[in-house]
Amino acid sequence: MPELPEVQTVINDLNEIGLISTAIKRAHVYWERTIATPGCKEFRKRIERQRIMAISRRGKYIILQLSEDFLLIHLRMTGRLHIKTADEERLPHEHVVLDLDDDRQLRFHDTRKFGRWYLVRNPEDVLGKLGPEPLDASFTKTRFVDMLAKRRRAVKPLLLDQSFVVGLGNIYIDEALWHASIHPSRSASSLSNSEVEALHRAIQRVLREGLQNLGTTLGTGQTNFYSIAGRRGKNEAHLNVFRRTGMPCARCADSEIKRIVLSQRSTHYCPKCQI
DNA sequence: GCCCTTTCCTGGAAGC
DNA sequence: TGCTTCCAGGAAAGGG
Repeated sequence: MPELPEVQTVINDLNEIGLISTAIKRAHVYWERTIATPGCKEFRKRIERQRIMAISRRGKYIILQLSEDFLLIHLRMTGRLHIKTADEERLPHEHVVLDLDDDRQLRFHDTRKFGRWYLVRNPEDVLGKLGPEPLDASFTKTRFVDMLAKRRRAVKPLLLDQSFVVGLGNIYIDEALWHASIHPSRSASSLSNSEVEALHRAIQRVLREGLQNLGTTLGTGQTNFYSIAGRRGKNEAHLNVFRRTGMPCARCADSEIKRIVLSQRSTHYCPKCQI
């Protein structure tokens, strides 16, 4: 489940392997719904011969700045990017393949087919409604206090909402709320200033830790996060609540981690320390 | 405008 | 062992 640290890890890897200034010779689309916009035919035609100028991130979107357009890639649940040579056999679930002019291929592997690609002139068409970046200098404690004070919604589903703040998903929200000792179903506006400040600190802490550890890969198999060249993230050892139902809380040790469902999302917390 | 529910998908775990 | 059922998850769309 790629969240901010996983997406940034993919981008760092893409930048390292020297994709900048390579041109796209041809696009092959094997699952048309992956291409959200424009239509498949136009996508293939328009992307041909465009050069990759820069690779960056906004929220959980990977942004490839091309010579004419922007290619935005959202990995959603199970999307992965791979660099391969043209003679390597195409695997099941490789839904989009870009032939590059250096004889490599950028392949999009997505078991659950939720991932989406957008080829647009103006990236704001897709990114316009996104909330602030949680690791930006402009995301201050004061601003976060203001943002939460106006919202009555439970804090966990609110943090999942990418128009409120970007980059957070199920794993890092559960972890941040545990660090801040806040119950996930607390109404956002009920949090005191000191609780909001603790949450702000916790969000930045878990994201930075995730980045340092090159993301979180849970277990093995088709549906887990792997970066370029199939590299696993190492952040699992740093998780305190996520998918640790029934295990003792690492802070109080008196209580077992509980699992509840909030907004149809598994939510893990310590019933003793998170109030 | 805000909030909640439904929908998209399939591997893998759980149940029988 | 082998079959069937159900759950996991991010974000968009639709409804109250």
